[in-house]
Amino acid sequence: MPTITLPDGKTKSFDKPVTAADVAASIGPGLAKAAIGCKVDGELRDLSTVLDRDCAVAIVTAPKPGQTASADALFLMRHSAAHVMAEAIQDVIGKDVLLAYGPPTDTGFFYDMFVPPHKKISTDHFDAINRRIAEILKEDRRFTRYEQPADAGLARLKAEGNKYKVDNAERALGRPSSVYKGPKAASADPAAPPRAAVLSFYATGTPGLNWEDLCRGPHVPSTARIGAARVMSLASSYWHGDETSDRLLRVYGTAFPTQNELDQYLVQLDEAKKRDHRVIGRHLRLFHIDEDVGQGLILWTPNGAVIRKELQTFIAAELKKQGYTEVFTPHIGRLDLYKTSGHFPYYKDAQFAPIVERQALERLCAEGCSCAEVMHRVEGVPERLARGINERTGRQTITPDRVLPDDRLIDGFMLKPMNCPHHARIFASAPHSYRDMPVRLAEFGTVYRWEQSGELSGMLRVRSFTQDDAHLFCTEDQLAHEIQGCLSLVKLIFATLGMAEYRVRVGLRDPDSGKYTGSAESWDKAEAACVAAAETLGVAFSREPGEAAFYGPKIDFVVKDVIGREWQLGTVQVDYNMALRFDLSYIGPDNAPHRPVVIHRAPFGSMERFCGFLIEHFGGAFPTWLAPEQVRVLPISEKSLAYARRVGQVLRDAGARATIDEGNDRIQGKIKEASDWKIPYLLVVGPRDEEQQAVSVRARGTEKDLGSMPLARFADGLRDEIASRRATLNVRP
RNA sequence: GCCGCUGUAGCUCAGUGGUAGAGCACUCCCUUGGUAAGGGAGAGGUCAUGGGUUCAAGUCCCAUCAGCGGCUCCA
Repeated sequence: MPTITLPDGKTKSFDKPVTAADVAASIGPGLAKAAIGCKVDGELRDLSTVLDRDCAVAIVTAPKPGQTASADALFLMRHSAAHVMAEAIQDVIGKDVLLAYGPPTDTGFFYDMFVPPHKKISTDHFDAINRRIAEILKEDRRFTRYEQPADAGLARLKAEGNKYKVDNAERALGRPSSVYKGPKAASADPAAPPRAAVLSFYATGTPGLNWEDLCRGPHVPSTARIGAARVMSLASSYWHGDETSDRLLRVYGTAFPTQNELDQYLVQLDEAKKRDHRVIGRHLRLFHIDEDVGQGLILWTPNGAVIRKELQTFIAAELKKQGYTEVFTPHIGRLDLYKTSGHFPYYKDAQFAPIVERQALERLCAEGCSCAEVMHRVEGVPERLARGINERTGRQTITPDRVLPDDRLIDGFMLKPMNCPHHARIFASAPHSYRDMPVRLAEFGTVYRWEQSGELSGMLRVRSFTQDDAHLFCTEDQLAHEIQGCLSLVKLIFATLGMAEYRVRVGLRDPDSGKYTGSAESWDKAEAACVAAAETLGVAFSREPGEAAFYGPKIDFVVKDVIGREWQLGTVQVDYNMALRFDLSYIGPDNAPHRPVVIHRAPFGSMERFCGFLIEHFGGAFPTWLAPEQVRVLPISEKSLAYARRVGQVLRDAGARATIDEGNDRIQGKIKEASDWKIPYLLVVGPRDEEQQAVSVRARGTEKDLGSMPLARFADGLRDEIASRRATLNVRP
């Protein structure tokens, strides 16, 4: 006699067990028709789920035309589409393709599979696979769930000879894997999700007759309810993500409620491709990566340098208003510095190798020192440092085998992976009173990190980048206010650049872990300050327990660009560790030393990454204040060249970046050429304009010319638009 | 770092083991023009690098380097 509670709070009672489909039908035929699944007490389930006791039920529906699908509906469709794609692949390639694991993702789904060595899946098969997928959808076969007892089910899977499915089943049952013995086997086990007592299978149609797969579900009722699906791309992956284990082929696909939405998604992908900052960056000559200079090293060419410089000028003016002071520091520092800060040797794999002094190396060579010994002496930590840190924190922060007598260590330098050690030493270089706190040190500091070669990507993942960095040394009482200041900076940047949509992630400590530096009270205060600051932004924010750094909570900004992609950009982090490690202090009103709290913040993140993002966000069509070339003068013919030059000079005098097309193309050709460069304003000048001391204006993005206006008025308008950093082109006749 | 794919003119790309190609860009000439490509000529190459197979390699094989996609990673 189940009583069902619906999302609106109403209840329905039934005199016998019913399926979720029955519940939907009892509410109305429209709902029954649209239903593709359900949520029982918050858990996503099949529509055919039998409800035999009291529970809360929400029906998951396919979206109505024009509506966007709910996350739950997409999950069901894509999870189901993964089965359909797998069936299609086995039909096209062969049944000896062994399926491993096929979950939905944010944008679709994938299925990892083992392809026997003599077979191959390539993009050449995509047409055939997509045709087969379409057929299966059209056949509208029911997803039929049935269960088998654990041992019978396992025996069956073993008989089928697919160890990957056996592994999945054993995991579902909470049993140790009999087939996967790699290093990731143990870690697949934490906090244990609820264990199943039986194994469930889904047939796409009739069990025994049609294709089936071990799967915990849930699925849409039948294949036609998926709407539209297709295979997208191929990639490789590893079983359990373990590179020493079997290599699998990951086949990506996606599914949408309608073909139209799928097509739109493909258009969006295409649009994203056109915005690729690597393509636009080359086309507009914004930056260059040179094989001879090195992987992951950005050369800012003149056009890109303009954008970067404008951004820096913009932010520098704000920093001045907020009371920051600017500092400059070198690109390297002594190894000891990074042993103090903790960056070395613990993160040595993510850094360029140390720069060891030639004399030290020669001396060791003369002694016949082995390579291993040299490395040990470079990486080791001096006794005094190990002692000092332990005294302060009361905790073992350096593994004992790193600790060596001072005279055995080799000195050297490291390319800096972060700016904070240098800034900490600047803070420590002078005494501080509570009266001059906070101390805000800002630097566009270039740092170097050894990213794995496969990770490098244009300007977005590089080995050398310049942070718009600053460290705010403040008292605990000042922390909340300083965080607010950082956020207002980020807000200003986003507003100026027209990034209207963003959200905030507040990384908090994991309450169950003791790995954090700093007292519980300090953390409580800092976390509260971060949350309070995030709240004042008036945008969506999420608390993310466990996402804090070990040294303090943080606020990350996630921005949506104009085509809806999310980018993690700026960050604000509270740090209790640095002042400890560097033994920083200020003198309080009680005439005793106190530890400052440090805030690291980089509103852009890095200049490289931010510019890469901006290129894609604007598709290369920068607002006037950022555009490398703001206005180009196009003389109708050589007869107007002298006037064009005068126009150019007037504009440059007004502070604009103006050029003149002195080529002998016709005006049509000059316009075409200039539009390729996405220049905000084009000024056509001919005898008619010269006579009036005027210019004929064309703004980027408008089909036709806007008419003519006096040169002086255009120059004023342009100057104003640049100075106000307007996001749109507004100078009009 | 791992797996797969790719590497030919500044850019985008053709190229069947037998003489290195096109379009755009560039230079020059003609054209002197009113809003998204006028016409012509010229110049431009270590076919990523290094080996190998072959009478002969841009093409086939191996290695290295780099790029792309993904995996793993991202203090």
